[in-house]
Amino acid sequence: MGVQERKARQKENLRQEILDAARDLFAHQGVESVSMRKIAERIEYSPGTIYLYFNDKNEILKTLCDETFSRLHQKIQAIRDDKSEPLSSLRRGLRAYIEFGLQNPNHYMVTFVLAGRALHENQNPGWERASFHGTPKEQDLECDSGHRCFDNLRSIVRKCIEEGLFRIDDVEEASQVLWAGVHGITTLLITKPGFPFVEQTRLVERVVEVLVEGVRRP
Amino acid sequence: MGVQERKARQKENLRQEILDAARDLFAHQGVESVSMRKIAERIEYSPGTIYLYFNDKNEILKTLCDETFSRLHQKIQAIRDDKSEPLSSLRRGLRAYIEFGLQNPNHYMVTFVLAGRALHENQNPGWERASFHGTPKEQDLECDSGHRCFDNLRSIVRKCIEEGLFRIDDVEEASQVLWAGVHGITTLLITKPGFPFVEQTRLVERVVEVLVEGVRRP
Amino acid sequence: MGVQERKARQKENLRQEILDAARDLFAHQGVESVSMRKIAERIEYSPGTIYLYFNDKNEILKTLCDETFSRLHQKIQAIRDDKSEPLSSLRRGLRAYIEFGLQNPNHYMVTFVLAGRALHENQNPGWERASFHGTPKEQDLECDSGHRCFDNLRSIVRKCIEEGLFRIDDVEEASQVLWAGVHGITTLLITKPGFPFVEQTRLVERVVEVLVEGVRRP
Amino acid sequence: MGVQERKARQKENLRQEILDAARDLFAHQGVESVSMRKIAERIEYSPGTIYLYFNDKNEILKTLCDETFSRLHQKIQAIRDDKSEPLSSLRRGLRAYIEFGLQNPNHYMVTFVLAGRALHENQNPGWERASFHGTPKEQDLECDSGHRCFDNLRSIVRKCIEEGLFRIDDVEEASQVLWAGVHGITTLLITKPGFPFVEQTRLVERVVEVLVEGVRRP
DNA sequence: CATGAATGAGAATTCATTCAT
DNA sequence: GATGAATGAATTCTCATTCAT
Repeated sequence: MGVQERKARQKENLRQEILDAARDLFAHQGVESVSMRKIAERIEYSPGTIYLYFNDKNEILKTLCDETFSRLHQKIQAIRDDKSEPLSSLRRGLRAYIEFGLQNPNHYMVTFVLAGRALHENQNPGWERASFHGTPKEQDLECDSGHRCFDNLRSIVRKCIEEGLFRIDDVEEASQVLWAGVHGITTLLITKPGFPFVEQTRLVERVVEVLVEGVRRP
Repeated sequence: MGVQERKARQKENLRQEILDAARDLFAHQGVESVSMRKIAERIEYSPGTIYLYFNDKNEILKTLCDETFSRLHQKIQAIRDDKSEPLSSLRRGLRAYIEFGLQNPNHYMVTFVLAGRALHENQNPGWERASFHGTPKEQDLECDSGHRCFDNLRSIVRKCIEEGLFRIDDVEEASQVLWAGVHGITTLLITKPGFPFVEQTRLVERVVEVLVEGVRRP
Repeated sequence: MGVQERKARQKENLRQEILDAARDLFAHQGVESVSMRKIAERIEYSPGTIYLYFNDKNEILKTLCDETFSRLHQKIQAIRDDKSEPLSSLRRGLRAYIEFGLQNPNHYMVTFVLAGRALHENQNPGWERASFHGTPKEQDLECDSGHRCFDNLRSIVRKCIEEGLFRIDDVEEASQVLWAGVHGITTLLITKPGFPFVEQTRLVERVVEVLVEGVRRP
Repeated sequence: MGVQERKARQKENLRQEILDAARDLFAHQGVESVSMRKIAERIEYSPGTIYLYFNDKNEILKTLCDETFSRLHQKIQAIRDDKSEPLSSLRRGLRAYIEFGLQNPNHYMVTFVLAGRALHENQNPGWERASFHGTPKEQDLECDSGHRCFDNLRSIVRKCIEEGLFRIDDVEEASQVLWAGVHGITTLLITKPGFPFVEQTRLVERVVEVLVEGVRRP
């Protein structure tokens, strides 16, 4: 049997192997279509073994999201921290965000669209509460592990505003508008593969351009 | 038994009841997680009954989308058709789109976020196909009966371009960028009720402003 | 609607219409695959209507078998009654039997192979009771409506024996051997459509020839 | 709970238990009428358990057929291989076939009567394809792994023909006629336990005699 | 630590049958 | 007589999860 072989391949780090397998499967087949058994088969262990490392499927998913978004975090942080001209940093940051979403569509959707449902014990988060004149709720940013990388965008925006480059003076407001922009194109491209979008690179570039031109002082 | 009672509550429009239940469930739990059984339980009928009104789950989904699109279509068409100045039409159209989403969050999410893949022959449960350098797919606008209401936005954009008001000369490109913008803020506000957004009216107004300033000729 | 039209086509004889529809569907799609709803659709009535004429699906099936086998009965009776030479009658009778089975495969299988299971309220008739040295059970010929046409074969055989044409002198014995022969080829051809039989007409002819040569005095 | 108890009763060979239960149920109720659930209930396991041993219903059926064929194969092969006089081998082979069927009525019926259509990709639930003037289909002997034991009969028949003992010179034709004969009496005796057959041993002997006398050169 | 076996709940459908109208 | 609506139980099959070993 492949038992010896497998044991040889790595006797430890099984937890990481599970994550690798799950990430790959989630990315290629979608979260709902990946069963614990499929993950187990991929790593050549029995399904039960997975439960020695994770409490349930959701924990795997959550771990993956954390992991993935820490990469996004680093990516944008690097951009924020290099000493470029602020508008250039902003452009690169926005591009990086979109690229990241398109390269990790399943993780992106889970964290930025579905989070709170699939992820946090199905107590419906309630989209129905959205009302045009509603008031913002308390932060649930912490639990939405991924959202922390929104901070980076904020930093970049703050720099732009401090240098007087924006027409908008509220950091929060400007950041949220920009986030909305990149989030919009990212989700559209992910969820509407059948829509006749113009060439993707060009479209993304245009979105970035329009957003930046829209916020900067003319 | 509760039969009499239920019949009293409403003896017809069961079809509409099914649609309402399904939309609500789809929006809260995701299309994949909602079973016919759950819909049946919600409306207090047997699962088989649903099949008297719809052939399968996809038909329910498709019907929901059609319904939503048709309502949105009417709203924006009215704006397109009045004889205002193009940029003003555009602003009002963008606002109307966002408002529509926020007022019908379940409709919106089901139609514009969740129905993407689920609708077309459940081939690909995941969203993995998005790739940053991918090429646009052929039109499936026709079968996605709804996307036609995107036409309205296109019309308004075309007028703007014809009058030389935009920096962008490609109608498709400009329309898609604007759509991405309004779609982004709409989904964020719907799906992230816990996020500390700035005051909603102000935020929406800013998004519209940034988008318009971003596309218009300076 | 087609209501008027249908009513016009025949306001009565609905019972017969049901039987006609059912026979056709059973023959083409198999007993298990035909649902009451399909029958109802075929006759353009509601499913419930069928229950005004038949107690259940099995009653339809049973009625059809009776009807069908009365045809076989008549067919073979005619052969028995014409004044041909006995061996010729026999040959023609055997052929007629096989032909009948092949032309009514579903009815044949139901009556001659499955009877007592599908037909008589699923109290398993027990094939397990067959044992090589077992003893014959009581007649259940009556309820197996179709078996009555075995009588005709018996008559023909009796004539042959009375004229001293057979090597076998027991009418029952000879009849049963011949029945086994035609039954065997009939069921094989019906149930093994994938088997590479030699050309059907030739095969049937050979079976008849072998049987007759096997029983006649040399 | 009864779990311990059941485990005590037999803790392994569950696969064989499933096969036994399935064969019995198939034989008594027909392949179509037996559900995985019924099999599960019979063996006192959950339906899902069956899928740990077989991929689906068809695999169970196929396995049953293979099993039966293999047993019959061995029995007749022994007869074919001993160095008797061909006609004697033939007689013993025919007898052995019938005996096998009567001693294993469930095996026999499942394999030789019920598995015909059900096995090959459930395309045609009915038996309607038999037509008197039809042409033989291509061989599916290979996939019907079992039918190979028909080869044994063929071998014996070939010897008889080569020695000039038969009136028929086509091996296929003669073999099929003989098969039809033994199949007929076997299924009749199995499926019609209520019919007033003459004494079974005598009847079987007569069938064999008639068949052999029918094919041999006078 | 790992597993193999098992399960119970649930998935989408289908269907014979009933019954108030 | 006839129907339309409804149902409950059935179908095959999948899956997250548990647990004795």
